[in-house]
Amino acid sequence: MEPRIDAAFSERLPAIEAGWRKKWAENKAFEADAPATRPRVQGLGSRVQGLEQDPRPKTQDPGLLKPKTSKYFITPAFPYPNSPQHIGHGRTYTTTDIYARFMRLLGKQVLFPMAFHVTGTPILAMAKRIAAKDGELLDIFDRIYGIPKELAETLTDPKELVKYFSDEIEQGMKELGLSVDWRRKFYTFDPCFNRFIEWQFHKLHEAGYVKKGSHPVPWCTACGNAVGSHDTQGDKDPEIEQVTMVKFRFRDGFLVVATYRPETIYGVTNIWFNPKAAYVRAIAGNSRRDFHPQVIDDRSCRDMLQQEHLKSQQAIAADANTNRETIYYLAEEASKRLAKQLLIKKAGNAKIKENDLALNPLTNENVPLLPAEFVEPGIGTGVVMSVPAHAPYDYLALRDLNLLQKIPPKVIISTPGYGMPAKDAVEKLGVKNQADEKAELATKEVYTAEAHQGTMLAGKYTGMPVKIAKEKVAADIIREGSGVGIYELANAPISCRCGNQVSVEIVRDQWFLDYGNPEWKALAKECLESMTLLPEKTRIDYKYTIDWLIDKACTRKHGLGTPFPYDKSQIVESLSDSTIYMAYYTISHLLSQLPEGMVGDELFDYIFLSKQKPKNNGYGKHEKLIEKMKNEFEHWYPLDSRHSAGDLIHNHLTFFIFNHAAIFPRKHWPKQIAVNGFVLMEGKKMSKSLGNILPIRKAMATYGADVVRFVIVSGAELFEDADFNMENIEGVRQRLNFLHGLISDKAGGRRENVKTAPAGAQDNSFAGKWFRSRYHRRIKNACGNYKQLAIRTICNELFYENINDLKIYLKLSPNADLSEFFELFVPAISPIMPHVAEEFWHQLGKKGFVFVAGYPKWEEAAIDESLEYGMDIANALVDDVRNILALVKVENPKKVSLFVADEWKRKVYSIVAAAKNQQESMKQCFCDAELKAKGTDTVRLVQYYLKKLNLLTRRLLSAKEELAMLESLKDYLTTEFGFTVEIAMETKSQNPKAKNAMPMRPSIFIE
RNA sequence: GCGGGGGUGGCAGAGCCUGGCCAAAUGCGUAGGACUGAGGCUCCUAUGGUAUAGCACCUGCAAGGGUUCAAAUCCCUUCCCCCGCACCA
Repeated sequence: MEPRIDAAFSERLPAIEAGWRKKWAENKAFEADAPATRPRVQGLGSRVQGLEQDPRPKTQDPGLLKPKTSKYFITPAFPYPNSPQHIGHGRTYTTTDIYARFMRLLGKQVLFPMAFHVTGTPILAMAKRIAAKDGELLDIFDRIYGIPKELAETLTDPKELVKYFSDEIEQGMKELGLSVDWRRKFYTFDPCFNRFIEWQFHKLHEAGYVKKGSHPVPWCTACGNAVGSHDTQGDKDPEIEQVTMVKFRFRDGFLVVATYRPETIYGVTNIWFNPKAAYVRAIAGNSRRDFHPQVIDDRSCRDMLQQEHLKSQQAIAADANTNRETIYYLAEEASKRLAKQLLIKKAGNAKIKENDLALNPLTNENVPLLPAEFVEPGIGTGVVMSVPAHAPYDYLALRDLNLLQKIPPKVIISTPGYGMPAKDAVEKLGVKNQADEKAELATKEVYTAEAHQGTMLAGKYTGMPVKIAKEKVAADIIREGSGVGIYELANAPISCRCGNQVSVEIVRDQWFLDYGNPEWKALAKECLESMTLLPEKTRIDYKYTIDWLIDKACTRKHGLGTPFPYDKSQIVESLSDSTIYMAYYTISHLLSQLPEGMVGDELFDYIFLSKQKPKNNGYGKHEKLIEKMKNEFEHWYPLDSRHSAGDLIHNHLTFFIFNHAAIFPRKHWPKQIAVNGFVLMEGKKMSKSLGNILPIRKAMATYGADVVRFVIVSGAELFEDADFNMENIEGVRQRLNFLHGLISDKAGGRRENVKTAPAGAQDNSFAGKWFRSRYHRRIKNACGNYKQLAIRTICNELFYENINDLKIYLKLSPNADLSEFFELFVPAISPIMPHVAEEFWHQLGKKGFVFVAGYPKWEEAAIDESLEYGMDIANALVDDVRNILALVKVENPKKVSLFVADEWKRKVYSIVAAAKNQQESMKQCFCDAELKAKGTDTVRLVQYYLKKLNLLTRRLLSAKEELAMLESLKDYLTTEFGFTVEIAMETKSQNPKAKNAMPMRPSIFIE
């Protein structure tokens, strides 16, 4: 009686899927064009003619199924083709495809295009590594992706590389069943796309959002190159941080002191230098002039700096006019490292002597220079300010020199629990001298305490928490010219692959997108406000990012891509050339028909912004085509949904918002962004070093696309990480086999399960109605969940739970007619498992593709909660009976009697449920004559329910209703128990067990 | 440091917004049983503890405290873990 399992189905799946993909391709199923004429026409633009109306009567439709517009434009982030894709990449694309296919089911005309992003350096770098026959790389290709060495070695030309991998990825996407309109494919190094990016930057420039400046980069002086983490020994990511450099007036110039604690400058008593180090007098250009305003910026005090920004810019501009030279005194070693940042032109030896004086710019005090060997000439500037009250090392150094009397420490920060923090900590820990290891501990303790709890006792910001004052003092010092900000490597030392130490260099001809522009920010926020976000909880991340962004370097010296229009020696950086390309999709397949010379600003202005028609003499000749393009754009834009992995919120997706807001009118702003999490491999992050990368094509060839699709999206809710593991794979395959066994006429003559019964020939048994209620409800829920992309929920309910119910149902009714179930189930699951759905649909004898069959129409009337409630009661009874049978050895049980609780108990139930306390419950019960007459019985029941108030949230049935429900369950229960079931009111029975009956919990007697 | 997300049974992972049949879904694992030539399939049962003609009690959702008739769920404090912080796709 068990349903036959068709074990072969999951084995055959890859082949079956290929067949359906071929049919889709032959029918150009996913090619979508704008209707020829405006205004927009309703209906399917797809060329598929398969949509047939559901013959069943229209049922209630609470708005879920009604699309508001007829078109739907959806794009995922395009791939970067420098290696084949793995199952992790598949998640974003599958999610996008699910949404696209769901929208098709809702009757929308869907455009889902795809292109390749080749901008940037990694492809170039990879081609180089291949040319150099990098064994590690070739090994990864071979071992993980199965690309033979001989083939890989030929990919030394970047274009060849792009071609190879993009073909590979495209093939994989096709195999995944993505419903993409491939005619619109392009590459970001295509000349027409370059024109488009130029146009974009012209628009941004016109709006005043493009500017030139400088910015710090990790740098190797030996190589003369910027250094990324992959260029360092041990792949260390060089972190740059800003340090305040304070200028103490000294001789004919300044002694410069680098500090992380600018607020302590009020407590400086002296300055340390290393008597063994060489010092220089350096002549420098006016460094402030050349620094980009970002230099004075610090993310942790952004709000304040928003306002300071303009002032400082003016100050810098004013200063620039004077073009003074500055003289700095610092350690020779430091001067070399900072030469570029400080614009040092030349440097000569300088002798620094003990007790020389330097002027503190904030306190206007002269402080003496003192020797200390702990000062490292290579760190900072090789000169250190001494704050003995707050820095244990300074305190110890003074103590070691026996100068504490002569130079008393100045306490300028008040910290709870400390008097003079450095002294207290040193004494508490018993630190002997500078060389003592415990000095480090003391330092940490003091710094932490002061940073978190300290309050300023001196200077302009007296009374302010150190945390805030620190930033303000730093900003003041720089703005007033008493110091400069310099960049240092936070995690130094880092070695370049060449062996040289990495330092920081300021790149000066750098172009920026001014995401800090308040107007632009406001537009971006407005755009964000107008969008739906999936999941909605990501909104805070976008908001934060929009606030946080300042300048984005948008040019790069090397790499593939579009030459930057205002400096053709550079290219547009890769995140900046992929912000509005969705608009380009609308016309990408038509552009090649135009002469190249016509593709430019005029054309794009007309198509995208409805400015005047191009005057270019070619226009007349190509009018029709250009109008067609404009029509395409206006039909498809705005973008209805943008999909990506969640890690792009902080850059790409926010840039996407900014750029759309800057360039397009409000009616063309994007409407939605959806982001998903990653895919883990057997619980671990996929990585080349772990070697646990599963290429998606390999996975699909083994398990079939739909199994892979299902597993990578069902494992976790949208934004969470999903796990790809064998158990899930096997579970899905087995269930597909089970379903196929039921649906297939080749699986052992069980055709009767899906015989095409006339609508309405329903199983009216309790189990039949229950099952029907369950799946109708699930189809309905899934519709709402698809909209929210709650895919895990959909998979659980629609697939796993439906199948569980189906099994229960078949146990009770082995020859049931399942045709209605499958007619609803198959289209509903089709967005997730499109191939399987087509196959099942076909086997159900349906004509046309399931993907245009429309979202299945559930019947509200079929959804009946009381059936599910009844099932709960029934299951509780079954459990109880089993319990009893297990405990008591009734020999050959023949009959079970169920007694339904009397009406008075229900009265008590209602009273207690409403009153929720003893006094009130009792009062009300004794107002009732019947309950009063029951006396102690009533009291006992009230007490019972008061203890179990949580039970009273169940829906209360009347005795009559409960009796009727049990009657309807009788067949079901009989089948479950395997012996006779009798049902009676407790009042009608003499059985001593009868009076134990409680509402919704009949008492049981087995004999 | 700043920002975000988390800590649930042997494991994975729901539930938390909107407190109440929540000793906590589902899957896996484990144990026993059925079916079978056999099973890595499928099905049934058990899986915090105690008790037991059932529907009961105790302990429990990082730790501690609070609100409430009622807390995994709400509030406060503490501890711990993960991710991002850019010019890089």
